Amino acid sequence: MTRAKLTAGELETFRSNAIAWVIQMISKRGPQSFSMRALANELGVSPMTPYRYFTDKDHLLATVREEAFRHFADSQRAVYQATDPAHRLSALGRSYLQFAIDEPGLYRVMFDLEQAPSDTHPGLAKEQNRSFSYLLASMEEAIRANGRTGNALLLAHLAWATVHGIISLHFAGKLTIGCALEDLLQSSYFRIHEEFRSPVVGNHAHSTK
Amino acid sequence: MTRAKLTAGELETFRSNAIAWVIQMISKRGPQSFSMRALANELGVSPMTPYRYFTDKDHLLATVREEAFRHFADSQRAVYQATDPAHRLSALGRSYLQFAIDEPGLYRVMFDLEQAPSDTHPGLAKEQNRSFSYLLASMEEAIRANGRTGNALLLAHLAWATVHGIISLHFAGKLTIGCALEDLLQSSYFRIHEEFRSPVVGNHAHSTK
DNA sequence: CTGAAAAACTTGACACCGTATATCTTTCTT
DNA sequence: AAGAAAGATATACGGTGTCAAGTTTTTCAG
Repeated sequence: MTRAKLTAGELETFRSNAIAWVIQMISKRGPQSFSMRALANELGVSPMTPYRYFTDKDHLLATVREEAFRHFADSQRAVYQATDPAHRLSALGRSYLQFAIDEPGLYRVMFDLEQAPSDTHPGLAKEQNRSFSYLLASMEEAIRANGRTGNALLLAHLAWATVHGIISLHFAGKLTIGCALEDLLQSSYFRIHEEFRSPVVGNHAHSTK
Repeated sequence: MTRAKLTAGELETFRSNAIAWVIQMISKRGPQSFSMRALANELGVSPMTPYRYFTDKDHLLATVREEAFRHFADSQRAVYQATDPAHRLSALGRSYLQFAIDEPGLYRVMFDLEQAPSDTHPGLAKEQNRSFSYLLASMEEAIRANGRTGNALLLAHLAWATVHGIISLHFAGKLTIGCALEDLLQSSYFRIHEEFRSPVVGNHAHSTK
């Protein structure tokens, strides 16, 4: 009615407005707290309009996840660039932990076990890989810097798995925050770093390749 | 109509029939694949009847999760009892992994990040704790057996977190099954066991207590 | 056996949801 | 100006969780 015309730029803005609102909603009230209709309503638009921009609710969610991973990957990159190689692994770990604590809603959508396979959404996969790339790079550096050999990909996966597992435990309420979490990180993720200093790495990994 | 009368025993059976069907459904088609109405329909009963046995869908789900954790805890206990102390940690880890691979649907409901806080459901919390208890006990034994000191609870949490993280990675499609998973277990979970043999445990954990 | 209280179950409705289809309305191209 | 394309809407269908009220069935005291 009294609606202003949309310029070409504002058209693309619709998508990002939608994504922004959904992210905000998820961040505050969890991933189940929004509906297509509520989104339409929020944007002052009829119920079917969002479907012009997102084929599905799943598609919307995948896009939101992509955006969340982009934020996350950016923050990882920032840490990577701001720290010297010797402390990157631990800094990345702390940053990861901080992100999960600051943005539990986002973290949950990102790593929810109940999501459609991301094969259909290449952008999402790309940001996921980018998120991981900084950890992987740091691991490779750490291995090289200490003049050791080791499966960097494997160890990076291991590091990720450990921190993620800890966070899951935390979300499940099985961990008291803060101190306990710190202790866990001290004795696990960070130890992976130590590994390259001490002559203790298991030789299992190269067993039957 | 031609419905047989229900004895007192059969009354309780309604609950378990419902739970069994939901578990089966989740196991095959995922946690989103059932509805209250479908359940009612399956049991040949009107839509509201399930609400006589479960206050909520959430309540039903919590009960299902409790049952899943009971199965899981039982399998962990079986492993615990069937292995000698020296191999318990690794055996429990393998069993855990096997469970997750054999019953991905169940594993997902059990550890989904999107679940209501289990404070309201004491039975669930109990089975969760029992599931964890065998790992914790084995960890304590391992520490004692090797004449070392260490925070068993912390290390058990760490072991759990690591394996869970690995499985999450696997479910997210970021890991090729089998070999890679085995490698990861070789170089992480099992190493926790090794820890008690080698004089390498980080002393971070006791730093600023 | 009878009748009332209690338990089990059903019916119907409400407010949502995701989304297919068909119909406008606006804008852009030629 | 005319037609095509894009954007937005209205309407509708089948589904959901669940409340409120009604109805049947079972139980059990007298």
